[in-house]
Order: sequence, then structure tokens, then C-alpha cells
Amino acid sequence: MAEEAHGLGRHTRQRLQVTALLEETDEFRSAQRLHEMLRARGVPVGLTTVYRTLQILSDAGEVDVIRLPSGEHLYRRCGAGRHHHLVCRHCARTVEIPGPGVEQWARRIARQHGYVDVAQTLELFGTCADCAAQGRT
Amino acid sequence: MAEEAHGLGRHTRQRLQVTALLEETDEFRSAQRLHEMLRARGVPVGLTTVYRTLQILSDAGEVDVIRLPSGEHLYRRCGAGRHHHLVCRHCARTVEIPGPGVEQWARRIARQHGYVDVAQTLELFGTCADCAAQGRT
DNA sequence: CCAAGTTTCGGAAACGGTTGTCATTATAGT
DNA sequence: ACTATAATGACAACCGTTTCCGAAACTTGG
Ligand SMILES: [Zn+2]
Ligand SMILES: [Zn+2]
Ligand SMILES: [Zn+2]
Ligand SMILES: [Zn+2]
Repeated sequence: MAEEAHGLGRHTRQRLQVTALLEETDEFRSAQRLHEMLRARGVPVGLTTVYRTLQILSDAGEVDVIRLPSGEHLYRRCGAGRHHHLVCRHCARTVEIPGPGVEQWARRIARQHGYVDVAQTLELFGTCADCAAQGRT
Repeated sequence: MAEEAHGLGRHTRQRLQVTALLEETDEFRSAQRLHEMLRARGVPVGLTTVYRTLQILSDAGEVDVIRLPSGEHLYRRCGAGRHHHLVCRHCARTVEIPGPGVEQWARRIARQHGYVDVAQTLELFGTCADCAAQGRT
């Protein structure tokens, strides 16, 4: 029993804890922040393992990744289907934006210039209603 | 005389060499690559100075910067006005794409979800016609 | 032209997020 | 349980970038 037919490797205590934590929020969070949170609640997990688990999850399409201007990666458990992200730059609260429209536009633009096999990186950063109400610029 | 009214500091040999090199191409290039190229043509410039110069130029809006998935920054002397970039992932040859359409779309989406002060990151990566003809995947 | 003040240079060291190493430990099929 | 195999995690390495700081190069006033 407890068969692993999901392409994610073994069900270890640590991975279950990371995935459980990712289920709890709509915010994008960094590997280091997730690690801190797990340690804070008494889960003895190594930072390396958190990075490894997030790598596996993102390779499997189970989590989405965005990169801040600083270079750090943020991870989030998202809904199915391609989409972009509207992320609050203060609290990282995120709304999913359906993707097809922009993707079509990108493919058309690329073809017009002779480029093929186009990929896009599009993220939107803003200040969410709550953070704006609290006066955060 | 020869006063510097351009907000870029002094016209030193090194800065002139960096800007001159940037004028020579339509490709985005990394600081390290620019440094190598200058040394290769006998210009004795330090890597630190190349980084500093590129920082100054990008702050002044004289060059555009994009970031590769690996995290390294690429720099290019671009035309005036806001635009996005369609970049060949093999040779970094770049076409400028007018920006207003996407920006309008982004602002509208953001407002619909209560987000304000929206900023976007959009780059297109593809394979250019030449590189495709040479069989690069 | 000279001296004093200011800016820039550049080698070396630090930085920060991420990835590799490898001996130890946990998992899952039998 | 037993065993083969995969995962863990403390630590070190990595890599592009930034900071430090003494030396060198400009600029300015006299
Ligand atoms: Zn998502
Ligand atoms: Zn917010
Ligand atoms: Zn540009
Ligand atoms: Zn190309």
C-alpha cells in the first residue's frame, strides 16, 4: 500500500510537510521562508531538502515558480492550466490570470519576425487592495 | 569646458570603450562577455568597472537589461521608448516590440482585481531564423 | 605648473541564493 | 523483518554580482 505512482518519488515525512505547507496559502514564498516556517513549527527538515523538494515539485508541474528582481525564487501551489500571476509586491498575495490571450499574441509577434519555438516570461507585480489600504507604497 | 551635463559622470577611457562596444551590435550581452571582449581587443579594463559602468548606464536609461533563467544579466543599447524584447535564445539577436498594448492590458487586469501601481516583466525568447536554419533546437 | 581635492579604477574579498557531495538514515517491495 | 534503493542534511562549492579600499587619474584653484 501507499504506492508511489505519481512520479514524485517516495512519500517522506519532509516532502509531505513541504507540500502541506504549500497548500495553506495563496502567497508565493521562497525556499528559505518555507524552511524557516517548517522549523518554527517544529518540523526538523534541512534547507537542502526543501530546495530539492521544490525542484521536484516544479519539474512535475505541481508548483509554479517566479523570480524576483533580486534573483530569489518564489514557489506557489497553483490551479491547473497555464496562467500568469498578478503578485502583490508587499505580501505576495497572488491572483491567477488566464494565459491564452498573451500566448497567442506572443506567437504571432514572433512569427512576424521569423522567430520560432517562442516562450514567454510574463509576471505582473502590483500593490493589492489590502496593502494599499494600509498605506504601503 | 567639456562639462558633463548628461548625468553619466566623467567621460573616462573605460566608459567610452564600454559604450562603444555596446553600439556595435543588436545582441544582448553579459557584463563578463563585454569584459572579455574588451580585454581581447587590448583594452585594459577591470571587470568591476564594466559592472559599474553598466549599472550607471542602465540607471540612466541608456541601456536595457534582461535576466536569463540562469540569473545573469544581459545588456543592450536600445532605441528610445518603452518596448519589450524578442530575443534569440541561441545568439541573443534581439527585435524590439512596441509596448503600449501589453501595458494597457496589464493595467486593466490589475484594476479588475483591486491591485494598483502595476509593473510588468515581459520578455519573449525564441529561435531566430538564422539559428533555426543552422539546425539549432 | 603645482598642490589639494575629488572621482574613478580595479584586484581582492564578501555576498546570497542555489546546487553538489557523500556518509547516514528512511522508505517500500518482498 | 530484510534488503535494495532512494532521500536526507550538514557542509562546502558555485557563480554572477557587489562591496571594499588603496592606488591612480582627473579637475580645480592658486
Ligand atoms: Zn501559478
Ligand atoms: Zn498585499
Ligand atoms: Zn530594449
Ligand atoms: Zn539566433
